[in-house]
Amino acid sequence: MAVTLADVAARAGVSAATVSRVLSGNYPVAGATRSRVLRAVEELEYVVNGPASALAAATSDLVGVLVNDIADPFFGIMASAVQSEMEPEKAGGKLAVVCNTGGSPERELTYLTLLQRQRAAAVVLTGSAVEDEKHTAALAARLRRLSEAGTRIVLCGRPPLPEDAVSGRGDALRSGTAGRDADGTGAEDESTAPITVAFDNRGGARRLTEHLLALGHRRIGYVAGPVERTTTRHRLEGHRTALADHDPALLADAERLTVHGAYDRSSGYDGALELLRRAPDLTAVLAANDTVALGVCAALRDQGLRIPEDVSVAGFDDLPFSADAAPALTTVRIPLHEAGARAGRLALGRESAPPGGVATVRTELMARASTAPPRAD
Amino acid sequence: MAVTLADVAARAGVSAATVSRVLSGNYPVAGATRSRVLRAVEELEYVVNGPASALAAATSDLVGVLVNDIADPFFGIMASAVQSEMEPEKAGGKLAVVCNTGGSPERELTYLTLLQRQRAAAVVLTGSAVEDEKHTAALAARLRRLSEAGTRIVLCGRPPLPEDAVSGRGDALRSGTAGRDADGTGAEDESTAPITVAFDNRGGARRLTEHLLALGHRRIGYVAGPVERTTTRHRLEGHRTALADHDPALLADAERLTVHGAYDRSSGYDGALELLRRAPDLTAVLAANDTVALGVCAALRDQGLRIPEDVSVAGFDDLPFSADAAPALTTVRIPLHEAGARAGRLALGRESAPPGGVATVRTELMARASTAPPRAD
DNA sequence: CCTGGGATAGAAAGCGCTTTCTAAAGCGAG
DNA sequence: CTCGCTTTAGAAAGCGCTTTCTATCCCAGG
Repeated sequence: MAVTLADVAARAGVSAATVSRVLSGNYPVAGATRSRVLRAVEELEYVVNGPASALAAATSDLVGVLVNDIADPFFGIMASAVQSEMEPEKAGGKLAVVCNTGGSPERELTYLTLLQRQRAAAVVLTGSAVEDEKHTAALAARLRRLSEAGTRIVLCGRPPLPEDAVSGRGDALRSGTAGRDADGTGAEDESTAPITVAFDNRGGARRLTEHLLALGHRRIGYVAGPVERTTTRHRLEGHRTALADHDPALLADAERLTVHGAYDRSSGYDGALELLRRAPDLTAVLAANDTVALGVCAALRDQGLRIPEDVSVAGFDDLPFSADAAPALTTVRIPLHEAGARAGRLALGRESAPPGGVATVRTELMARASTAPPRAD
Repeated sequence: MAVTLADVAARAGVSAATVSRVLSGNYPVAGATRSRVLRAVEELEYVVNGPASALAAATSDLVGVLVNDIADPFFGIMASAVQSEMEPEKAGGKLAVVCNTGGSPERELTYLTLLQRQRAAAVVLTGSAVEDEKHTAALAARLRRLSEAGTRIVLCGRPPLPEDAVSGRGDALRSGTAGRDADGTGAEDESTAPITVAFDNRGGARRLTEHLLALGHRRIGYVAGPVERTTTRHRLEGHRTALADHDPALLADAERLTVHGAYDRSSGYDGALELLRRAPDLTAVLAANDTVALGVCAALRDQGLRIPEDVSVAGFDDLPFSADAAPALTTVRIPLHEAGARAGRLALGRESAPPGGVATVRTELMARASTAPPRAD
């Protein structure tokens, strides 16, 4: 049906092997031959058959990107950044496969299997992990399988897998892709352990809470994320560390002033109402993220409270809309684009793994108009 | 290296052909045999080799989704919706390849070639088209090529290709995929022309402008999008139609009250300042989309103008943050999710093409707090 | 009891590429 | 001028699956 390598070879008067070598470029071909081949490719408008070459080479040009929901800018920005590192000029022909897991661990496993089926060159996992031993073990097993098949694994914005869950980086390693460098002198030390780009959620939450404490707040509500997520726990830990450091007495009330919900607007709305019910006198509310903060703001306003005069509100993530909210939202900036880009480079092997396999990206407090000193009442 | 079909076949005591048939399910296999095979698959943890089956079957499980920028919720929502139609349960094993074109027609062509290389099952193109004959022709040619190779094409949120650019749906059609139904009695009428899910941008813009006119506005500025985009032109047309219908005299000033920019916040900011310079007495500003509207609002506020008391502002698209802006943004809702989902179903062949190949989705005016009657000055 | 036809399963020929392994030149040195 | 090395190119063997084309097997009908 379509033009094949053989057609190009015939036209250029060379063998198929030569055409393949010209196109892949990892074998010397004389200049004259090369240009003859390239001309034939042009003339015939030849398009490589990806599946065929993936079959023969045992690896494809696909890079999987697992996200909770691509429609959420938090993930959209990371995915976009990962993708930006795979532009045709930077990484010839790599394609990003975006998989919406909806935060479900099962779905995550399903997609990883699908990506393994496609012999993906790499997989970037975003979205916080679920703290469940069974899921963690299943995930680690699946990732090991992928890894053994030559797929590079990068975790972005989620903590590294627990040591004991990973283990057993087996023997099957060198049989697969490591064809070149056959004399064995080269340092075949390419670790297959997943690389992690982690966010400093604890530090960010701590600084945010310190900011509120410094403003004079003492009764601070917290609309947290799903209770089983690592991200939720880390942010909560940072928050409570700051409270404890400031005044251990504050910690006593922290439990009561915390509600859990999803990472969406309505959780923020409902959570704020619940907090108000529990503690009508609170002067500040922290939200699991910016989207939740929007919901919190809406609820507070619906209750006739002004922001920040009556209640201060802060978010997390610093998504693009946060600076434009009215009042502009105090939040913690996560360099999502930088993190995603780095994950992309790591996935493509264009950047070497950080020492220990974990790179933590800094978070930054963005103090804006939604937080102010509490009224002196 | 990995477990192959042959291994499964050996374990189940059948031939590879039988295993293949069990897994693809498009050929009768006796119940007992089938379950024996399935058990072997389980036991060996067999994962199909995607490239190999794509090679043999001449089509892959990949569906390309071209977007301007996946980090932009406008595209994120559509991509997410397309993806939601390909969940493992709905469409076994289909995977979405998201390609950021950055709005560049060249990049668009590059990605289409890459997708052709992967023998993508379908491609969904979003993002407005560029009005340039050369690009249109090149795009049409590329799409025809893809189409001939058996890839289904769906345009989502962009107008259909001009008739003359498409043309020549050649002879190469039936040679490819149309294997089954060989007796020729079946109606082999599956048109390969691209299917379109278009937005009613004209109508939306017209209704939005009518809304402002009804409120009493007469000096309405317009911060439009990139001048070469079809979407920009359509929205502008709708706007001017409304003006002309209301009072032809208004049309005279429309040119002066229009500035063009990109679809981003800073274009809105700059555009608003420029409009204010040209016409300090304007009472309303329409923006190319919601993001631009945010920039417009920021600029107006920085100039000491209140919204909507001094100047009304309206956007377009109704992205999630619009309702939460302060004041809540009047805008035109585009059912992005519905459109994307429909595009996804069309791409997967789970919904038949609309008559004429074009489905237009309705847009809806969302009148909110950012627009109000002008002050009586 | 024999036969034609439907239901199942196997054999084998690719799909189009990559990559050894091998062979033919091309070159400087002895 | 010839030998042995390097450089360049071809032959051919797969990679793992799909899908004809065939070969059984079994049953109802004659």
